[in-house]
Amino acid sequence: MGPTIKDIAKEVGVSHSTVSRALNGDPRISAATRQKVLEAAERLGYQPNLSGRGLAHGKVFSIGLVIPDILEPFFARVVNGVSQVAYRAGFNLILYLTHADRRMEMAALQQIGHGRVDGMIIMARKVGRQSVLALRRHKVPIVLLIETMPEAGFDGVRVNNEGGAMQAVNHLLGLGHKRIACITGPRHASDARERLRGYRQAIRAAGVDPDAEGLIFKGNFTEQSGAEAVDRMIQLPPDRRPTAIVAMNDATALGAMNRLARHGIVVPDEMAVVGFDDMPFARFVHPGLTTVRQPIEELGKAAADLLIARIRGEVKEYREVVLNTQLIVRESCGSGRARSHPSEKEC
Amino acid sequence: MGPTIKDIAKEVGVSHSTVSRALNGDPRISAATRQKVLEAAERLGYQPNLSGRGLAHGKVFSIGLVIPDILEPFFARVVNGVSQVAYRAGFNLILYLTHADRRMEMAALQQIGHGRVDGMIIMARKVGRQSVLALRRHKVPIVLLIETMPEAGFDGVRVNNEGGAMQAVNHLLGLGHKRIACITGPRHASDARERLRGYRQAIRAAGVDPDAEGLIFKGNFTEQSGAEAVDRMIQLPPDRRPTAIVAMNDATALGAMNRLARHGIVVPDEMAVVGFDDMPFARFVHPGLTTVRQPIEELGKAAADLLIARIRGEVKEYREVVLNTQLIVRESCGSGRARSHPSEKEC
DNA sequence: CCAATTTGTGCACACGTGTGCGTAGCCACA
DNA sequence: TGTGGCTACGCACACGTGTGCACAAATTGG
Repeated sequence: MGPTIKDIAKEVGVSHSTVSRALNGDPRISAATRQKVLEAAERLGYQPNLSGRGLAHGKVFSIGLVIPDILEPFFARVVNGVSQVAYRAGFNLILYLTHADRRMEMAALQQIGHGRVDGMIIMARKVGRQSVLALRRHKVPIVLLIETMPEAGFDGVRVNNEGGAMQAVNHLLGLGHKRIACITGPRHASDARERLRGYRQAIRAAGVDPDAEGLIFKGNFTEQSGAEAVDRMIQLPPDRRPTAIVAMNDATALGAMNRLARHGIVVPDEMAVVGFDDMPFARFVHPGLTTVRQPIEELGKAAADLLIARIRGEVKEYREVVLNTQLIVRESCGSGRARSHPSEKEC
Repeated sequence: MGPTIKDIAKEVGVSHSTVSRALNGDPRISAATRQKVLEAAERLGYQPNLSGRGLAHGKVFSIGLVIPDILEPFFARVVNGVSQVAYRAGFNLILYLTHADRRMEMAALQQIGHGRVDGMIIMARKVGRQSVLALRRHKVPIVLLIETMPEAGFDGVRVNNEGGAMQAVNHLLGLGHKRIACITGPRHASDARERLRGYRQAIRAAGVDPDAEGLIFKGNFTEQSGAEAVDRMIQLPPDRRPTAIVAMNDATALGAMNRLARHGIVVPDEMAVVGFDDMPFARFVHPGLTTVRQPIEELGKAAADLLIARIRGEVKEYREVVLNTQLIVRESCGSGRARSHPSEKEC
């Protein structure tokens, strides 16, 4: 190992306590002594040992991040956001990839108890009840991302899915659409449920009952399910057929658009389509997909901010952060405005 | 914090030394005592504190990984490989994202001196001379990935780029091509240089002098450069025009294929194309791109294996690991074999 | 039955850092 | 000269774990 404060102490001719205080800016140390200590530290190339520090005041200056898969761009962007905030605050980022494997997940959560991290950001799809209780035992701060558990009193950061769906519907209403269909996500996904709720709320506010009008089509976040929903739509008589589709994610929207093209239905002229997520491919498909962007990096940043504030004791009470989405207008709704590629409007 | 070995000691009625030895399998502890200790540890939910452990025997059981950008799929896959090996060996993975920023890079490397990691895997494009020397001071093991520095005595893991390019050329030679062009990468990238060397070697072995025949076209790893190289090719008289292209990465190959299509030149019938990297899009373009796959996850795994072996002292001498590529045959060379989508041949 | 050996455990210190409290040295003022 | 207050620093212990050595107890051998 490198030089320690004891080496500096020997060098300068003071005790190690004095060195510690000098380095930490204790005002009781005289300017002359501090100067000598700092010089010696510089000369010896001193760097504080973090095991020692960690032991001394019960912190290790690192935070953990649990995600299922780093190859998924969504998670990669979360990592990006978290890391930026963490580094700036002087925290290391310890990454746990669970591959959605229950055992890996448990092992990662175990680390909390080892005092290896000062706090944890967790983005596991299903955190079982018993795991949660086990986590509560340790006093380590935890922030849940996306799938929050406010009822258990965990800090959380999530997206305003409801509002996002409303943005999509309101955009279509503003373009004159009335018969706006929805292709749902899987029932077990809480974000899918929230988006559906937002869709219902916005369209009811416009005086349309989507259930009575048969505007809700089942899907499960896959391209396949988007295509199948379109198949069902075109079997309807023209007067009952929707003029616009709100898909609950971009994959579903893509499947729908491809199937529409195969049926010879032109987007956006004969059918408007809105997605959700703003996946990278959304800007490259033709026509460009209007979609609801999730502030992914900001999710990571917000989670890290919250966690670090909690670690520092700046946050005492339970807190949940909800971030708003952003409607990215491209060509798939035929806004009537310029349809040229570079002009992406943000609402 | 959680319970410590002292708590267990009190519970069982022995000293903390005995507890430590019992938990670590010291044969001098009687079976009866060990049993009682293990039971108490279980009951109290004891988990060893790693700051204490780290302090006691100078290890912290975590490795660092320095990469420029996690959004880049290439790096994400490396992380995936490293993490698997690390977890299995009981090491935590600390991630440092530099965003190719010199200051971030330095800061990450500094961490080595803080005793925060037992070793480091570094995948920074340019590790400056002075940084390298600074790193040598600490005794912390280091493995360089992709851009190795054998001349400085650093352990390294890299790809056999030369062999990969030879695989590509030999595949085309086997299909009867003689006039095989090459679109190069940037001169400053060592992998691009190695691939070019492999191309030259393989094609010379077939009795063709690529420089004299004007088969080498400058590029810089971008789609744009691939397209421009094609523009130059088609200006050549038919008898001097290549019948096949080896692009030094997939982006270049994609640019070339798109430009060929625009000129009405059919791939693979009129021009065969091979890429390098096997990016995700390679299997989705039409026709599917035959390309040289880099074993990316294996790179990460190999680096982690090497680093951990070094940390454990199992490796004393300098070591460099070179992994071979794999030719993925799809349709862009018109192999004459089945061109159906699902049958991807591996050589 | 005593000495020698083995077995099992505890003491005390180490690792590097931080900190409450005590104290030596200095100055001011009565 | 004595008292009080202030400055600048050291002592000693804490944090959790690991380990060399000493030592008591149990076992073996003579």
